[in-house]
Amino acid sequence: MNSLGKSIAKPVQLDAVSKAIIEQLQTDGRRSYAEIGKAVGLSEAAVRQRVQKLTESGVMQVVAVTDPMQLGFYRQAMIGVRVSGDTTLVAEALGALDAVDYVVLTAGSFDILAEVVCENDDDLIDLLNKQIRAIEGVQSTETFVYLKLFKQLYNWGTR
Amino acid sequence: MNSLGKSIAKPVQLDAVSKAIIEQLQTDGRRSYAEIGKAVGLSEAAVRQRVQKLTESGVMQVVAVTDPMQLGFYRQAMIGVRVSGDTTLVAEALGALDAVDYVVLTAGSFDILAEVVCENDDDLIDLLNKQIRAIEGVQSTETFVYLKLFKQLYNWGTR
DNA sequence: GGCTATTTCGACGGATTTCGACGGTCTGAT
DNA sequence: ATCAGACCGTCGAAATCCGTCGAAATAGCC
Repeated sequence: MNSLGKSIAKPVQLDAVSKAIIEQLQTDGRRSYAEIGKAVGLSEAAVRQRVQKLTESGVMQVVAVTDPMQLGFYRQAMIGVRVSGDTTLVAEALGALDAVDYVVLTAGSFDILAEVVCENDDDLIDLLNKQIRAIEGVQSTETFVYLKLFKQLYNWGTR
Repeated sequence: MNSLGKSIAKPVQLDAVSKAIIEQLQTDGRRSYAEIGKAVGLSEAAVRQRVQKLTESGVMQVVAVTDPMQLGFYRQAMIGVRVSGDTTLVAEALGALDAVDYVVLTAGSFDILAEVVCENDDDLIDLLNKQIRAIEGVQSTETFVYLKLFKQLYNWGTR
């Protein structure tokens, strides 16, 4: 019910069972309701009902995630951006770029952090010079090329 | 076949059909094989076979992702870390922390970038002072508190 | 070219899952 | 006490999943 990118923070409190359900789906998003029910001690229908509520409320979603490295995108980087003027406009312009998969406004020595995915170094250079630095209001950028990804979790909130 | 965290980059080339399948599952990870088959012009069994290969090879995985904000984690931040000595050891120590969901070695003015998820500012302060800065080899840190998340995609590689 | 091994696909059938509906229990408010 | 809502288990029909099969396409290899 909340529009994309704008989520009214509600203090949704999950009980242990819902957390267990989420954990099951974090292990395998295609696991059947019956199997989850066995694992968490609930009937199939009850699990189904809870999953539906969790997804409808935006607490959880089941999606496919892909590994950039295995798909020929050998160069990832985080771009720190300093902005003059409205940071929101720049963030929107960054978000409109295909190569950008993550944009966040921050407080600190950068106004925006953006993660980018490129096929190689040449693409990264073009992206920086011809697309990112061409955005109105971008004052300076700093690039942090990824050397090795150590940890990447999607299981916030169930620990 | 590849051990966790270590993936030999193979030039796996996806055809248009596999990309279409991935797109379907990125929209809804619980969509049925039959429905996907109808959308991409393949039989149910063929879709199932391809999905299995995609997941087994590590190209794709179907998982549940949760929204930290909706679960009471109101403070997220990116931590830039400067390290003296072996950056790998520090990265492993960071990855062992529960509040850390993302760790990457980088080239640039930071050696490591780590994303953290906290319930509030007090937790963030404790995390920084008592856990992160206590790690052997951590020379200095810089914190970029998240103000607003603009874009977050999981669909690398299908564009 | 000619041959074989492998891959990919559609079809089939039985086991399983999904889905909606129904009724029961519990809790809190009136 | 009574009602409403939340939550759960059971049930049956429809749909899906899953293993297996043979055919067609593809990729090597001599």
